[in-house]
Formats: sequence, C-alpha cells, structure tokens
Amino acid sequence: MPELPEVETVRRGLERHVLGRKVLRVEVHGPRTVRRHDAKQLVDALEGRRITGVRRYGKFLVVDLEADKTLVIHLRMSGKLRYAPGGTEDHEPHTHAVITFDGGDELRFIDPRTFGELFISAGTNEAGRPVELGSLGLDPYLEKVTVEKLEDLVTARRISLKAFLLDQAALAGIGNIYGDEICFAARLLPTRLVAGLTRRELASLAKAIDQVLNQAVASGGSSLRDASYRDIDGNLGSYQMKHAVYKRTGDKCPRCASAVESGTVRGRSAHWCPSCQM
DNA sequence: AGACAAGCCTGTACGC
DNA sequence: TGCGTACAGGCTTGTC
Repeated sequence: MPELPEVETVRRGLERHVLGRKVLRVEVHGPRTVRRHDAKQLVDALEGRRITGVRRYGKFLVVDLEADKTLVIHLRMSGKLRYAPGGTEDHEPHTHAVITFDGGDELRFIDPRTFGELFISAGTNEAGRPVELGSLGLDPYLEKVTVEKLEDLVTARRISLKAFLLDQAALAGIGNIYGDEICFAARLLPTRLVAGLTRRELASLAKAIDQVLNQAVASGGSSLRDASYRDIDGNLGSYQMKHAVYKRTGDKCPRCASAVESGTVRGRSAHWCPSCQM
C-alpha cells in the first residue's frame, strides 16, 4: 500500500536511475493501465524525450520530460515500479508498461490489482503542478504542517480524525497505515471529531505527522505481507517493524503495554491503544 | 469457498 | 435548498 513514505522512496530511486535518461521505447499492455486517454498519446509523449525531473505530490509521482510533457503515475494499492538494467529479460507477472531507455535499461510498471494508472497531464497550473492534481491538499512532507494550518483545515469539519487524515484534499499522502500511526503518535483516538480538537491537541497532531512521516521515509517505507511494497530496486522497507498499532490488534502498546484494539472508522480498519490515546 | 483488504471514485441518503 | 458528510458499491486479486 504505497503511501507518502513509500512513494517518496520510489521517487528517490527514480531520480537516481532515470533522471536525464532518454526514452527510446514505451510499451503499454492492458486497457486499465492508461485509462484517461489513448495509450498512444502516452507513448508519443515519452518516446525520444529525456526525463528532466521527478516530483511527488501526495501519492502521485510526476515525471517531467522535455518539451513540457508530464507523465503522472499513481500506484494505488499494488502498483510497483522496477528498474531493470538492460539484458534483464524476464518480466514478472502483471507487468503492464515498460519504458526502455537509451542503452537498454528498463523501467517497468507492475500492478496485480490494476488500480494503478499512468497518464499524460493535460497541462500545469500556475504553481507548475499537473492540473489533474489540483484538488490535492497540503503535502506534509513538502510543506511544514503547523498548528495554524491544521486549525484552518479542521474548522467546521464534522469528521473523525482518521477520516480527516485520509482526506487527500486536506492532507495529501496519508493512507490507512500512517493514519493509524499518526493518531497513536499524537495520543489521539481516530474517532475524535477534528472540530473538537484543542490547540494543544492540534500541536501534538502536527508534530506526530512530521515525526511519523519523516521516520517512515528514513526507513524506506513499510512493507507488509500482502501487496508487499518494494522500492524501485526491489528492496523492502523496514518501517513496518516500528508500527505501534497498525495490524497489531492484541499486541502490547509500546508506550503503556495495554492491548491494542481495532475496529472500523468511517468504513476503514483502524487500530489504536485504548489507554494512552484519548 | 468466500470474505476481506487496499485507494479513490461515484451514487445515494440524510442531517443541519 | 444545498452543502457536507456517511455509507455502500465498484474496480481487482492475493491472502487468509
């Protein structure tokens, strides 16, 4: 489940391997890989052009190319990018797109559940971001989350803290794993209504968002048993070993040793410590 | 065998 | 009336 830390790790790998490289050939398989427009449009935008930048906004990867072409990638649940040096013939199952560079090295898009997608942006807004990403909220890794910003974002919102953290239009990049871990780090229950959080609690939340995401990026993200996230070179992340509550129902809370509980909040699984989260 | 998980979109219902 | 919200369903397939 690539969330902000995983996508940031992929972005760094992408920058290391493909920045400045010239695309020779692009193959797209399956009708769901490119679904916002004709696949040929993507092939034509990429072939013959060099990659000039690799950005990330929330869970979206943005690959800039010469002639102001912009490739946008979202991995959704099971999408992976894999860099394969030239001569690595075997494509693993569910390889839906292959970008071959000058010299023969390949960038492969693999996605068993086919929720992920690639598309060419129709243009950029005044901030230089793809217009399709216009509704994304504040990216807590690119921009510092302050109490003031959180106060602005939660006013008049009658939703739970967990729902707020998952709302990509408020904060971009947090998914179910980091949502639970941030609530734990902030000592706040996921069911709390955001409009009712005190300034002190919002300060704790801001600090938790910053700490959890930074530590997760430093650990190369989280790799779980299912969907098994790996970075662009096939390496696993290690932040799952630091998860305090996510999928740890019944385990001892690392802070107070109470048993971790779980349930459903806004239709999504949630995990929390009943003693030290309030 | 069948429920479930994930992110995100869409349709629908409902309360303030 | 209308907005914001919750909830269910859809998409998909590996895992339990």
